[in-house]
Amino acid sequence: MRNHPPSEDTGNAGLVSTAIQAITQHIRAENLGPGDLLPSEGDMTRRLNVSRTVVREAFRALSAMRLIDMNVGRRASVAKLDTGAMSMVIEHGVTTEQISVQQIYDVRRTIEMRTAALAALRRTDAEAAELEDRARQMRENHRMPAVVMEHDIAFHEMLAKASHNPVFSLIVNAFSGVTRRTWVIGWRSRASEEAQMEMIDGHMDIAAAVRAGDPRSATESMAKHFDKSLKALIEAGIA
Amino acid sequence: MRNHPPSEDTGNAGLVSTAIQAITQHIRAENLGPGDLLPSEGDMTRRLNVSRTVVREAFRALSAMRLIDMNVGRRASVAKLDTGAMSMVIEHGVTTEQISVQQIYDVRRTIEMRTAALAALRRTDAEAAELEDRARQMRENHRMPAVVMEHDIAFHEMLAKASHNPVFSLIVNAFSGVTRRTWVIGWRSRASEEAQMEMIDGHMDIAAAVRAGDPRSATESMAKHFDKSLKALIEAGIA
DNA sequence: TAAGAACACCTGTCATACAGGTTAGGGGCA
DNA sequence: TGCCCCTAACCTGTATGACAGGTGTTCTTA
Repeated sequence: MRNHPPSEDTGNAGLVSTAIQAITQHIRAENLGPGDLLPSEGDMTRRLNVSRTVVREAFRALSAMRLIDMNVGRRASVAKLDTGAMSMVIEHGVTTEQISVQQIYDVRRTIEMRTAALAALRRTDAEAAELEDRARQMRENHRMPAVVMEHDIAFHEMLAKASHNPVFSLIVNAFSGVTRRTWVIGWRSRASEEAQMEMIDGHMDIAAAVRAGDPRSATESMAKHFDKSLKALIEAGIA
Repeated sequence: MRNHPPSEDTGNAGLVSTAIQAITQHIRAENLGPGDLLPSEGDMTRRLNVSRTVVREAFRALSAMRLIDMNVGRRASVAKLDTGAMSMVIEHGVTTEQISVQQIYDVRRTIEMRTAALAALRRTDAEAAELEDRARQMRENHRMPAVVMEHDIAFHEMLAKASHNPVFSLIVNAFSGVTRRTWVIGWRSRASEEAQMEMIDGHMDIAAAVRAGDPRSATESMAKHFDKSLKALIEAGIA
């Protein structure tokens, strides 16, 4: 029934890849934005002249990357920017030992020194308040590592959000998953309770600098924070 | 209260999501590395007690993110770290106008100031040589924008590689696709031929600093390079 | 012993079927 | 007239079976 033209297709990478390209192409051509509906699977099946299987696999692939949202009963829609795929790539890199925790620390330090500075320049009052609140919560719950961790992660995500550059948010959030799996190592690497409190105070310093609108101080506080974390890790022999 | 859009809802998220988790879980549990083979689709079908349809969609999703490689006739294997998914996310963000070109410039500037410094510290002689060669090629072909662009992109990718931190490579490469679609705007934003040559000279400066093993100079040259690019963009009214 | 043929296994794609969610419109009721 | 419910059309999620063609292994044969 179906003609398989020997080659000459959109590359011979398989029908599914072609379908994926067709869909992303459609988004671009129709200038679709988040929330806009895509053609139904049946539609695509007819347009591309392939089976629904192929179209479904294409949709599913894009959905896994969170480029589109799939809903039962409703057609798929263009998705809002989401970390989904990025964090999976990072986690994959770490679990397959192609990326080390130190390397992630370096990247985070680089990026978060910048988000701290930008946040100091651009934060809203509400964002400044949430940052301070997160730091305060860390201190108040400092005997419950799991709680501290969640506030810690949320603190850094909020800082990225306050930078008002979604790409920074994307990247910082992509690391959250891995952080959640390694955070406790860093916590334990701090020998004393004072060392742990010092780390929490580091967050308060950053929050204060952001509140004060002082990018230089925010950057420095962030650098200090990462340097101390890395130092603790190394002293604890995690290499 | 909290929107839990990400993962973690293993239960009702559909069989495919479950299958995806089962596969990544398998990789982690068996401690698989790049090149190692995964169970066949038939295997997975039996293990998870779902149809092959579901298993295939799961494999396909992971393949689209380049976490695994699928080959006809052979079982799927764990993939080497690849930018695939990340660049699709970035491109999606740009085409759906959730990310602006300026925002990408800021992120790139932040990251590449660091890759330049690291490259200066860690580059091999071969890497230094290739950087210099790329810069030279840009100058020699300066009347052919398309050629200049490819060397430009390759230059920045090589710099990331020379930083010897794969995460930087991942991120920088993720931007290459978008860069390829917007580069010419930047090129044209440079009013005169001298301004274009000045941009090329910026690359030579960076390469020289990396060759000399001078991280401070490399960082400064990179910052200057991005500042000039952004300035040209703004003066050309692209905002 | 080495080339080659046969076979088992695997992926790529198609067709079909059905359960259950979603939506819009039409008809009935107040 | 206006509102509400109910149904029919459409859509996705999953299952099953089929077949073509690629890959690797084993067994046969020269």
